[in-house]
Amino acid sequence: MRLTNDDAGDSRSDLTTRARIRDAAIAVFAESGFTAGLRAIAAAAGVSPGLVNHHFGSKDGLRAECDKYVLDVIRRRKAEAIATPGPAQAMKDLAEIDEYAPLFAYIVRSFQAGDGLGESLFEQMVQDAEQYLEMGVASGQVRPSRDPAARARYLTLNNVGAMLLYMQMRMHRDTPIDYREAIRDFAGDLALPALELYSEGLFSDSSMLDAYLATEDVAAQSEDAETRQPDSTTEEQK
Amino acid sequence: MRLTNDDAGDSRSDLTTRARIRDAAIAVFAESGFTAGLRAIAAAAGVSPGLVNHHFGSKDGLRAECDKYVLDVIRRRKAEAIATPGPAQAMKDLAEIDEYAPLFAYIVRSFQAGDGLGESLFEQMVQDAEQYLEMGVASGQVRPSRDPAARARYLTLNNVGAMLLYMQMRMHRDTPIDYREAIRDFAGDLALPALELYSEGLFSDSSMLDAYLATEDVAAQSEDAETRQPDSTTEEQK
DNA sequence: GTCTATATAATGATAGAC
DNA sequence: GTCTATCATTATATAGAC
Repeated sequence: MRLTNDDAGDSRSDLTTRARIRDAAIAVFAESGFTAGLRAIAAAAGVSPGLVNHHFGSKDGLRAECDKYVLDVIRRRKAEAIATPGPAQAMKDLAEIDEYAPLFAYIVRSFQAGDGLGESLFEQMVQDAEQYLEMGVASGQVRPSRDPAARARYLTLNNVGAMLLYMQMRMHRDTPIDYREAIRDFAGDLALPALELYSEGLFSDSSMLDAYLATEDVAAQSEDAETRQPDSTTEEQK
Repeated sequence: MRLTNDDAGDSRSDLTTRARIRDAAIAVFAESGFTAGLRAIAAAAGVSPGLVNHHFGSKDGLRAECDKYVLDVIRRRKAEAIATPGPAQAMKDLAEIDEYAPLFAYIVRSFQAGDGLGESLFEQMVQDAEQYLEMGVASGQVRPSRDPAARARYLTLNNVGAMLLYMQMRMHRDTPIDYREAIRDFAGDLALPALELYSEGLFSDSSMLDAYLATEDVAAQSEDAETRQPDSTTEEQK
């Protein structure tokens, strides 16, 4: 037998015990959080507790391999559906597929724990959002922004943050949580106000924005005056 | 950062040992999360570990009293600044005041843990947002919504969720986190895209919203047609 | 009220038999 | 490779001395 799975993340040929433990760990971590013990994971995988550490060295080693695997699956799946619309849409789609439901739950837990995986995914989503928004601007569907990068980050932060908070409160309400149902409810409850905000805004006029832009211009000018020569070219927008 | 003030020259009437332990627990929970042990709390309070449980019975009892106290402070402070603008603004203001900074951190931890306190505060914020938005609509500053309650919940979910995610990622980046600085950066980074979205929306036209409203109308009509036949009228909810 | 000392349980990690 | 058995640590909670 060859099967040199020294390195992590081989998602095919998943019959090996090592992969079974990893999948079980993802499922247990997803359901019970990262405070779950090695014994629970071993029981879910149908192996002895000692075997877990024999394969992964430690609990952190197991965590690292789970993170690596999940990130790898996400990246591969995103490559498949490159045309998925909107920020955080890939994660939503993910939860709709039974096979990937534990991965979605694992990602939610990972965001809550605040470790590396969540932030890697977040930065990836920000990049995707910026690219997608740029396409929307080019096609005329999306208004241009004075700072496209900041807008992409802001929208991603809002969408991901809102979904995480929604899932978290729902998780607290009824455990175990059905993520597919929760995602559907999330989209259903928030579709109208989200479309209202995106289509019409919230404020009746742009006085707040104008005031902010005015103060920003003043600040920029005074900063300009300190560091450079007084250049008279005022960059006024719109 | 420390809420634990040694009773040397403290003029507050609150300096009973029980209150000192409670304040120390809030500070330790805020900094280290709710996995912090009773020993760490006892050390921060300057008492023995046994005394903690002597006063509060158990760790859960201590948690409950901390939650109760924090919620009480928030309610009292909100009563002071009833005119605070915008959703989640009360929490932001809170972090700007040195005295209340540990409370803000505790609340962030509480949201992350997903226990009762976070949700109590959230529902409170939703109500505040709805009321505040209603005032804005009445004064003409805010556009009316087709579903004001859903909009208030959506905006609160976005604002709180975004702030929590921001704090969490920042907390992971540099510990211990300076919440006042983090709040300022949060507001500074996101002010422009937020004002853009609130003032101008994101989409160039309302075709997405119109399409949604059309399907909703169709769904409502067909649902209407179904419930209009009263052969078994046991269910009468919408 | 407050402390020291301890009981009990669960954790991660390890050693050795097969 | 896989298991059983165990170590060492840490957690909460409790009992008893002062």
